[in-house]
Amino acid sequence: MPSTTGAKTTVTIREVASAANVSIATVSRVLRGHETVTDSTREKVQRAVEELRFTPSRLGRSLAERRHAANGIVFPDLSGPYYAEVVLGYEAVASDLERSVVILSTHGRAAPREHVLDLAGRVDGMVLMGRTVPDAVVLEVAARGVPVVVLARQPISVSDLPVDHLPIDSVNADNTTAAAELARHLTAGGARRPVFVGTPASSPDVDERWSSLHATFAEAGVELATTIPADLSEDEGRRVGTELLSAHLSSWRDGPAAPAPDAIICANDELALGLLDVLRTGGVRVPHDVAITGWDDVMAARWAGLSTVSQPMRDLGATAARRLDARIRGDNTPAQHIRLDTELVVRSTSTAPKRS
Amino acid sequence: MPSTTGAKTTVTIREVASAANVSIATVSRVLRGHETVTDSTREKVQRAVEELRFTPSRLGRSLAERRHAANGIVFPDLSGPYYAEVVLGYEAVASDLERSVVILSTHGRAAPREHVLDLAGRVDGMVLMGRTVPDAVVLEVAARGVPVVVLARQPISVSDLPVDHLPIDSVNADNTTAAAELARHLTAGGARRPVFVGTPASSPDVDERWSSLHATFAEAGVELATTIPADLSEDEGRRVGTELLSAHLSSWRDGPAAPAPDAIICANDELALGLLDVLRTGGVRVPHDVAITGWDDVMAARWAGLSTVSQPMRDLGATAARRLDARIRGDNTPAQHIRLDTELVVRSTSTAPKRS
DNA sequence: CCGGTTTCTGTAACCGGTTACATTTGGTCA
DNA sequence: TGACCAAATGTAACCGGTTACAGAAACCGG
Repeated sequence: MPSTTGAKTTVTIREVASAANVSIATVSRVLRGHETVTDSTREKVQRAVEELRFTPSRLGRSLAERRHAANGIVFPDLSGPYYAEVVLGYEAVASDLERSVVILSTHGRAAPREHVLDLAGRVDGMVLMGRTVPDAVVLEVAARGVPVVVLARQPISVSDLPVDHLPIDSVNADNTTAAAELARHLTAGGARRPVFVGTPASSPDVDERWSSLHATFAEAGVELATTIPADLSEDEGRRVGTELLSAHLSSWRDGPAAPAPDAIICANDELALGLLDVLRTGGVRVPHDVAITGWDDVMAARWAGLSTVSQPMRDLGATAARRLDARIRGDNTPAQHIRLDTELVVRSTSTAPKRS
Repeated sequence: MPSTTGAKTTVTIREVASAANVSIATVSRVLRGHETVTDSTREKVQRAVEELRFTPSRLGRSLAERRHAANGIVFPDLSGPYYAEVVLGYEAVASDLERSVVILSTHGRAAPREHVLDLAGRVDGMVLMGRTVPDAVVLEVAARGVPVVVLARQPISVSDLPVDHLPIDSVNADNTTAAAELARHLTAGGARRPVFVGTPASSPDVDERWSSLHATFAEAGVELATTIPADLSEDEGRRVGTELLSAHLSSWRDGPAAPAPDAIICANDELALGLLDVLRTGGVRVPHDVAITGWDDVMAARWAGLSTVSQPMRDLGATAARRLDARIRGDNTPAQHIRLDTELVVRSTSTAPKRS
């Protein structure tokens, strides 16, 4: 019976081998369930493994097998439900496929090249989200032979790829369709002077939303003229709300003295919620005076009655994980660009047609 | 000038060595900035490294150095802000310390022993959250010589530790103080028939909250008699809400026909929010008829006006990461058990003293 | 110009596994 | 019983780095 005190020494396959009086090759075979091993030998080895509480070193194994059995993912943040859900969906699938997940958060900024490359050295493939990694680095990783899937950003354009390059898949939520739907919903509600809050350049998703809104409003003869830059946080929403309030309050309160926005489309929910709070507190009637919308459909949006767009967040992660797995297994077909459906969720911050 | 086409072959240190016409030892020295190397040699090597776009293999390096430069963390879930923030705080610190983070989510259930041990083989130390890992497995990991810090669960009791064992630190939010404060707040508001919603056995945190509430109510001569088991989700809140509604609606509506609860303390915010929604929709006046409280202070709680308790989530992760780093560096002092402060946040679901 | 240092570089033995190939063992059949 | 073949096991060469130690080169003063 083995002693219970924590042995400090790490046992290796050689010690097991000599304890069982066989060669290391045989131990390895037993461990992998490999080839044919005599029952009696197998038992000897298994007994030794148990007594020594042996667990093979992952490093040794990975080095020999030339695979990590791990996937990487780079994302900007984990606050807010969006990225958390994506990562969770990714982890769930990866875990089912017997792969560990190594994460790298860039905490808002772009990931340092060395960190991304270090990650690349620890995994069999990785997912890169949004603007966390510049195209040049994406290509560099792929050039090292590490499969890459990009998520929530535009695909790597084929012309950028060297000929003998690994295909780089992309997975995205369909911002375009939902944004168009949103624009039509708002014009139908009477919006003529919409405003966008958010920084299109900051994220590919935001960029797509803006473009599609702009185009769809234009079709209805409405111009999405103003874009107010803002980060994707509640505080930023408050800031913008305060500015709008001081600029347009009299107009909203006392009728159209000056042309005030009649719809404020925010790049995400946090932004919209902060803004909504400030405007309502300031006496603005939403949606009567102005409609407000967000994006993502976070839990708080339900409580605030915020109109928004819901995305299949977990599915985004899961789909990326599956695509990546295919590439790791050697799938060499042309790059796929997958779009997942989103859904417009109309609640009380945008319903009523206004100022008929 | 190097060709731009993605070379399929992995370059190794030996190839760099022969390209630079030196030995692999010298290449290694240059790479690590180690010992003394002549300037001219260093340059030769660096040129070769650049031309071959060489990056040392992390596996090879880790195997030789006998360190992974990675930390693990096991958590139940990532939906809801709680764990996400904890993980984020953990990642931020680990990243500053030049360590990657390998995650393992148990998706609500307990982690399979093999998964935890596999993780243990990939990292220099790991954090285990809540009930994700049974004590026996925690000890097994520690016995392998992998430093462990437990988070959001009671410490491993010293008597369970073999003598020559690594110390196991713990980091927790102070559930006890906040729960006591909450109980006093509610009794001051007039609560005499409080009910707890949640399953104490499901998580150490919930257990602590329940115990402290129970004890503090008792001091005021109030008995926390009823505990309604429920998972920590909004849906569960709805379910429980519906049950309570059908059991007590007439009492709440038409006066104290039968003894209905006058305070419902939920184990977390999601639960409380679901419950709150159902009760309010059902015509129950909160807090007039009944007070409702949650725990965690998620964003939606602000919008719902939910009274709750806020925790230093990011700090929990960060603190655990620092403690773990100390252990990895060889700190061998007795186990520390760190408690971080929490704060009672009183909003509109519990303010008014009721039924004077 | 030589022996003794000092400084740089190379050789080779690790780290802990996997696996191709060689070798041994044991069984079958003539 | 011996020849032959298949099955079981062992040997050793990897995987890609680090580093102790030894050897070579350069420098120094006498």
